[in-house]
Amino acid sequence: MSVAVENFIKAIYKNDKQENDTSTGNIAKKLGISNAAVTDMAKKLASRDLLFYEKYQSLELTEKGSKMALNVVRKHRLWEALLYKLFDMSLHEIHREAELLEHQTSDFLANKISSYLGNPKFDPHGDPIPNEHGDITTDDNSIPLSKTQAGKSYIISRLMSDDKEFFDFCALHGLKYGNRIMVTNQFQNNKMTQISINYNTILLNEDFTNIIYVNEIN
Amino acid sequence: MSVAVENFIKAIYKNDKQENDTSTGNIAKKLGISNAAVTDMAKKLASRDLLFYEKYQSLELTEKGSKMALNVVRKHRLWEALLYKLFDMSLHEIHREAELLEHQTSDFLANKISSYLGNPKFDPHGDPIPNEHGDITTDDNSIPLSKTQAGKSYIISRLMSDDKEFFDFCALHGLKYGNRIMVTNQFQNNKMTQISINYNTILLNEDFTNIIYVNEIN
DNA sequence: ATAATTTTTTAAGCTAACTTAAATTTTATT
DNA sequence: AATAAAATTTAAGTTAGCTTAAAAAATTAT
Repeated sequence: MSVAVENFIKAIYKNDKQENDTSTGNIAKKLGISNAAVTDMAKKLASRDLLFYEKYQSLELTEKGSKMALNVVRKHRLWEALLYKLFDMSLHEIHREAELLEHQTSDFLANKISSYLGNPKFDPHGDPIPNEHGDITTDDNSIPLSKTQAGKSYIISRLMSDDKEFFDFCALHGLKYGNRIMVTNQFQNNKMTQISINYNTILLNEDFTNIIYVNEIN
Repeated sequence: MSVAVENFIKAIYKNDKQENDTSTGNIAKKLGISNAAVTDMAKKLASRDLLFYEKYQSLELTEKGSKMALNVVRKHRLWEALLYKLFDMSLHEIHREAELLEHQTSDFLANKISSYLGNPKFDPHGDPIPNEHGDITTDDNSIPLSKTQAGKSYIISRLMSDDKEFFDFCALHGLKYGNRIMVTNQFQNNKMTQISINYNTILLNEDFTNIIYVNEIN
């Protein structure tokens, strides 16, 4: 399968998981290509049974398409986990490299990486790593920081972003997968969240508290 | 630079190092594409200052082209070294994977891999790994097994091949980079070489003794 | 409900990297 | 040296993956 097809399928998969507006325009924006190119590709992939396509309707992956997306996502996240473990690289850097490597990785090599890492279920962002059959572990107890309560302690379970600025901010303040924080205050109907981490207090706004997920410590 | 261009440049570089017949036909055969495609590409790359091209003449890389080839070769061999170290993979398997990964590796990541491995000068085949400036270490004492003398001991310094059968044979008999062997006999003007390794005696013909390089132990 | 706006599709065209077939040049043979 | 054979180039054509511009459909606003 070509890089273009894999990225196309992946974009639909990821979009679907989050926003639920899998319109051609939206996918075009994500991929940085024209709407016309998306329509074209959608038709081709529909004929290959990778997605359902009806004129003017939003795109949806078939079972086969989903499997393919999960396979690419698996490789992406395994690479992130490997690079993070071996080298001194930031969350943004591992993402950038994985974005390319994911398309040039045999299933054989993916399994080697996975087994070397002890078949991890999550990558360094806290994103779940599908297994080789496409099964994915969901952490149902995970909630965004914006939904937490003042006075409670949590473990960071996911940093859901691709953005360098965000990752730089996280690295600077120790906001890292697995780290412990305490929510000290919620302001303005949870639009602002004050947390304590490593003996420091920081104030986060919605933009960040919606993409930082945590698990309550009990 | 595209994968096609990188592979093209690399093929010329490698061909030049060995056979010295860098004709369009030869490159076409190596790359598995038509002669016409090679002529086409040669013209394009000449206009990009990556190689010298004169109708009906053999191809030659410019300084810029050589640098590019060395950069790809560097990434290839670093990947081989990393995969070999981390995972239980054969020489043929690491080559196969590196063949794809080499084109999707930033200089930044290549340097990370290199430094993780302690900036090795040779990969698991004994092939030299260029440094980030394109400098390459040549082992001048290295000679093919076909040029060795009966009764002397040697260290295997290079297995110069891409061939699975050959690598399988080597793995089976312990013919591995860094391993010690003793040449017990040379027959028929060095067309057949008998060696002793791991208390076993094996007989090798020219096909193999020309691509297995060794260093004399003194 | 109709008009205005936005989104999506269609149509036509481009480029990289190939192909095959024919023409040309080089190399080998006698 | 002439000719046959082999290698190389030229010419024309293909496909994937894009583009822009226009036409058509869907959505939104009044």
